[in-house]
Amino acid sequence: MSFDKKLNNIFEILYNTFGPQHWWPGDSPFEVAVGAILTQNTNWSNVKKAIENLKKYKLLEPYKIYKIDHKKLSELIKSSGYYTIKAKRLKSFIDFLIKEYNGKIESMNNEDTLLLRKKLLSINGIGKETADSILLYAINKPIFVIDTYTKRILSRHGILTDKDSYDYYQNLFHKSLKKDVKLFNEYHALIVKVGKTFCKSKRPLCDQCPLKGI
DNA sequence: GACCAGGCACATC
DNA sequence: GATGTGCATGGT
Repeated sequence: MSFDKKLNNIFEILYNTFGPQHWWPGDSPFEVAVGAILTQNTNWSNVKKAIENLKKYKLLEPYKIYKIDHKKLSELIKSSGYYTIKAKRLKSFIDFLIKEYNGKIESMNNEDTLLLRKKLLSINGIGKETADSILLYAINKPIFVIDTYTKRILSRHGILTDKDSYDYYQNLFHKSLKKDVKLFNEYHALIVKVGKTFCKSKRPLCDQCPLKGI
């Protein structure tokens, strides 16, 4: 079976197994972007607490966070881990958002997607996965998000290796799938779902995995 | 107590 | 370009 057929086949299996995942959990594009930064190498339940904390004090707005001092912000997001560095990263992103787009994440929509991606990647603390998560889940651009689960699952099934680069993985998805925001949205969420459920690094449950034998 | 989680920057070779 | 390390909480 060719790679593009395999990738489409995997999607069918995952969707039929788990159904729609309703990603990204968040009430606004800004909340999605904040979540994308806070969830770096971190369990979502810890991030959720941090976001709820910001909401509790009605601080989940660009100019509000812009004005909070670093120490206060880091305390508010403590549950998400790496809180000192993540406070700095949030600030960097918001400085950019205010300077370039008047604090309105929706204004990013007018920008060329690849140019915007470059700009996001130039922000300290925003790497490829975070940038692509913002592009796909906050402003609905058809950019596929690669993460550790994507690499783990595809390499385990012999489609690519875990040594292959982020860009190589992403290119494979881009050329194999219909360039469709809804598809990309659902597919990445489903990969995370199957990864969390059956593809933990040390204790995978391969015999129960719906992708067994593909 | 070990292991893990929806990464990233930076140092060093 | 590849590899190693610090960052840190909370759930299992």
